[in-house]
This record gives sequence, C-alpha cells and structure tokens, in this order.
Amino acid sequence: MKEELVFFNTVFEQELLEEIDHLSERASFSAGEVIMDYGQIVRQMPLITKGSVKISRQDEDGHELFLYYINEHETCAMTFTCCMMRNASEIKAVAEDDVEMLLLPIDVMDKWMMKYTTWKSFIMRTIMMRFNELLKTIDQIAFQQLDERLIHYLIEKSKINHSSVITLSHQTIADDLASSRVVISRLLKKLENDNQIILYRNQIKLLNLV
DNA sequence: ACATTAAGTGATT
DNA sequence: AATCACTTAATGT
Repeated sequence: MKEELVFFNTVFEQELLEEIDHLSERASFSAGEVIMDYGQIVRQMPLITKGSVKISRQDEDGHELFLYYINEHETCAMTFTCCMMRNASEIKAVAEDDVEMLLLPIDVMDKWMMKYTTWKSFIMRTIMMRFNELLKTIDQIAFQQLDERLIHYLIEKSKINHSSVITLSHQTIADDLASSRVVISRLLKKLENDNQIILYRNQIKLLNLV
C-alpha cells in the first residue's frame, strides 16, 4: 500500500483504498509550478497528499482573482465536475508549496460514486465546502467589503504557510483580490495602525489575527 | 553611487 | 474603491 494513503484509512473502506492504490499514479510539483491552466482538459482527478494548491480564476481582461486553496487530504471540486462533464478547466491551479498528489483515472468515478458511500460523501463534502466558501466570497465582493476580504486572505495565507509572517508584495495581493496596489497599501496601513499587523518590505507579520 | 522596485500619500473621480 | 501623479524607502548592481 502506498504510504500516502495511510491517512485515508480512516475515511475510506478497505476495498476502495486498494482500488486507489492500484489505479492511481503519483505526481509532484514544486512551489510555483502551474499544475492546471485555463482551457486544459482534465484527464485525472487529484488527491492531494502533501502541500497546498492555489486556485484562481481569470476575467476577460486577464486579471486573476484568487479563489481558494486546496489542502492536504482534499480533492478539487471543480475537477470533479469537469471530469463528469468532460469539460475543459475553468480555473488555474498553481502549487503554493511543494505538492504531492495521487492521480485517479476519471473513468472509475461513476462506478465509485455508486459503489462506495465513503467516496460519495467525500466528494459531496468537498463540493459543499467549496460552494459555501464561494458563497462567502460572493457576499464579500457584492457588499464591497474589501477590508474583510483582505483580512480573510491574510489569515488563509498564513495558515497555508504555517507562519504568521507572509512574504508577498502589496501588488501581488492586489492582483489576487482584483484590486489596486494603492488601495491594498492603504488598508494594510490601517490594519497596522490598529496593531493587527506589522508591515515590512515584501513581508507582513500577523499579530492577534491568528 | 545609481537604477530599480516596493510602498506611502494627497487629490480627484 | 480606483486612478493619477508624485514622494520616499529599500534593495540590487
């Protein structure tokens, strides 16, 4: 049995684990590598075993908007729907740190959904999680609460990197949140004045936020 | 020391 | 909240 599968012992039944073990292949990406780009056809379904993947979406003018992270022991809801419909990818996936994953063939998805209740609930759970989080983001965008979105973004980022110090330029943050650098700089400055963060060049230290 | 890039600020829409 | 125009600060060569 592949040792990456140990964690899933607790969530999947033995027979399913064995199928995964036999049918999956390993893949790894180093930090910053593009795993999936827009329009690319999805052929396999990833099961993240180590690291995190950053998912973003692109608008008509080529501006990128950060959507969410996929973490260890999770899978991608978008990929799943793409797989089922045999569609091209609507999103871009970049390795946030060094990432390892198992790739599952898409043609067994239908069968597994029927056969394994643990697989079905695993898929349902990841779709539901993503859906709820996207709803939250839509709320924040609709009601123009960029400050809250920024705080959320910072906390998320520090969780992923397991550090209270984030290494990012204001420009990068602005791009991720589809805003402008000046606005982000001002909001960050406000947070610093409220003693929630400390600003450095290319770095932000979170204080009581975590 | 100089050029380049990141960040801060006031005014305007 | 975004953009402009400009300043100041940090960093690389």
